[in-house]
Amino acid sequence: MVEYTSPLDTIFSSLADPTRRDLLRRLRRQDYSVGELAQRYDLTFAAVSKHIQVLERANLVRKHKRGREQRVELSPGGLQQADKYLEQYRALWEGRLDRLGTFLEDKK
Amino acid sequence: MVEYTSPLDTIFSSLADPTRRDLLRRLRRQDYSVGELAQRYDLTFAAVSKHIQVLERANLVRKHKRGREQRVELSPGGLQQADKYLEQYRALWEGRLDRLGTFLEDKK
DNA sequence: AGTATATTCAACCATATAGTTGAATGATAG
DNA sequence: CTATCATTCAACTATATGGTTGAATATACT
Repeated sequence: MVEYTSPLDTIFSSLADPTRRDLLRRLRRQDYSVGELAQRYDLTFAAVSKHIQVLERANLVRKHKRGREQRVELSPGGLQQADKYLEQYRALWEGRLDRLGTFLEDKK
Repeated sequence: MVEYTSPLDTIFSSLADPTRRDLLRRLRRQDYSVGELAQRYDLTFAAVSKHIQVLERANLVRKHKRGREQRVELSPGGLQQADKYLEQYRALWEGRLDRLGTFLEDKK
């Protein structure tokens, strides 16, 4: 068992949490500070801050300082990698749908 | 903290494990029995069996009995759901970097 | 300077999960 | 019927993770 952790481990485990997916959803519309985001959840500030750190490690968000706050914004990197991973399988189920399509076609 | 676990929780946490991703990779080519898969890893039979159960719960694979073995095959359901989730974000990195949030449907 | 605000860090607790071993179930072959 | 093969179940251990609280750091306000 190797010690190495793949980027996909980090990305997918980040996406596996509903709070973190909700954070991403909000960030699609606009940037927020950590505090603005934290207000929206029934969690402590520290808990939300940790969720954001997890998203950051997965390259799903980026932070940059603005005064005393940290602005959080979406970072497409992680999502792109996840998408690229799924792409390997996309043909597979589209293939099945195609086959179903042709099957229906043949019955006509 | 809500008790409900979304399908996406299950799907993404399944995909977060490298052994499970490797199982899926093998299954892209062909079906295998649980035992055939287990042979390929430096893990106990039971451990691999449990990984497959996790994949099954996430609708990433299906099993069906054949004689005394269980044949395992890919099931596109889970992967499709993951793909549909990522689709909401695809526009963000595919050139349209303007804020188009208003008409994105809000999906957790 | 001194106080308030924003965020992180550290220590800790509870629960979930990956792994093990050994027993139990189920199907096939003699 | 019994022995064997394929798989799962149960109990347990170790580690990772989500959550908390309280202290620490950094910037802003007056």
